[in-house]
Amino acid sequence: MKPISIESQELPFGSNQDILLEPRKAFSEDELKGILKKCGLKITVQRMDILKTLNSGPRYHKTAQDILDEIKKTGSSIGFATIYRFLKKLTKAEMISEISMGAGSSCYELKSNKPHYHITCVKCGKIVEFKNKAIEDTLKKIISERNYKMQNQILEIYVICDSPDCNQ
Amino acid sequence: MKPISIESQELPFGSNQDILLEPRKAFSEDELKGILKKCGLKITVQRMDILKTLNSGPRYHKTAQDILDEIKKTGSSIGFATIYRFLKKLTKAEMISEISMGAGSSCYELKSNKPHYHITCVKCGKIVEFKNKAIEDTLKKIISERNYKMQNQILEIYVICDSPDCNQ
DNA sequence: CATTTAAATGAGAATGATTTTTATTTTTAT
DNA sequence: ATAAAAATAAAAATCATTCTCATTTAAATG
Repeated sequence: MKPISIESQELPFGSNQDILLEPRKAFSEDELKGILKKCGLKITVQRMDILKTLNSGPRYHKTAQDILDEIKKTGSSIGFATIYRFLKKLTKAEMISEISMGAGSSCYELKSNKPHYHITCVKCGKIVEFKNKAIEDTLKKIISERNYKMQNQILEIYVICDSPDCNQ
Repeated sequence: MKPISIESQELPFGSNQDILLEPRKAFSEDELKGILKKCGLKITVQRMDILKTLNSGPRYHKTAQDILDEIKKTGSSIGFATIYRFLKKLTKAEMISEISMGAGSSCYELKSNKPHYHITCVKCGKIVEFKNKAIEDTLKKIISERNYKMQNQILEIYVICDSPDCNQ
């Protein structure tokens, strides 16, 4: 089952404790170059292609294969080695986050400035992103109390969404 | 880096909001057989070996390789196919949970009756389990408000623990 | 602008985890 | 005990990811 990421604002959300994320604002070409500069990496066609792919919707969670397919579709060519190598560097530099689901391929997502969480339907694969200040604060507190240094937080809620178009 | 699960009570924990899990009480042989019955699966030597392995500490998060090694060490023999096949059935039946970290192997953990969360050190691989009622309630609320059906919740906090024995 | 050099790329081989296949064995119901 | 269905083991196959190495490119320097 392939993950499908849906836009936040497509669905109403009830609580005032948890808010859905704003639709993403895409980074400009210069901002993407800035990411490379900040990581001390050379600006290459392939890296820009990868960043542009990660920077474009409607799905923002992409596998290495997704990235390769999208780039090939534009007529450019690129190899897996380049994609994986670069994704690894971006992950190490904390510019993207890696979400690994079971035995399948990992998904990668360009980090927005704020942490957020995912609700994934195990039946149809839809992913809804949300943000919750209370949880965020609780986690921060738990970690700082122990003098740990937070590196990443992954909160995945798996549900059956049973929406009209939820099947397979 | 190999994940190392440590016992909850080995470390002090500050907050009264979040509590470390009690040391696990192991299931009896009959209870393990009950798991197989409930899943409609035949009772075999190999499956009991796998369940016993998942049921024994001090680490409770084990890869397929861990399970194979532990079983071989007792003198019994078993193959990977059997382990993976059975782990898959157990996962589908929601008797165990699968935790996948990046490109490496997934870890499997016999489900206790209550949900809990993990703090993993990205440097040394130590895993601390904890439980937090506030987060749990918040998640329940978020899900029920949308009329979703909760299937599983995974909360992984990745940290650098910098304990004296934290290295590599 | 031309040159140099370190870094990046691509193709394919290698690795590692997981799944499938198939012939054989075991469990469990009769 | 026996038959039918299910489970197993070993090896092959598959899939994701990483590595190797020969070639190309970006960008720093003259």
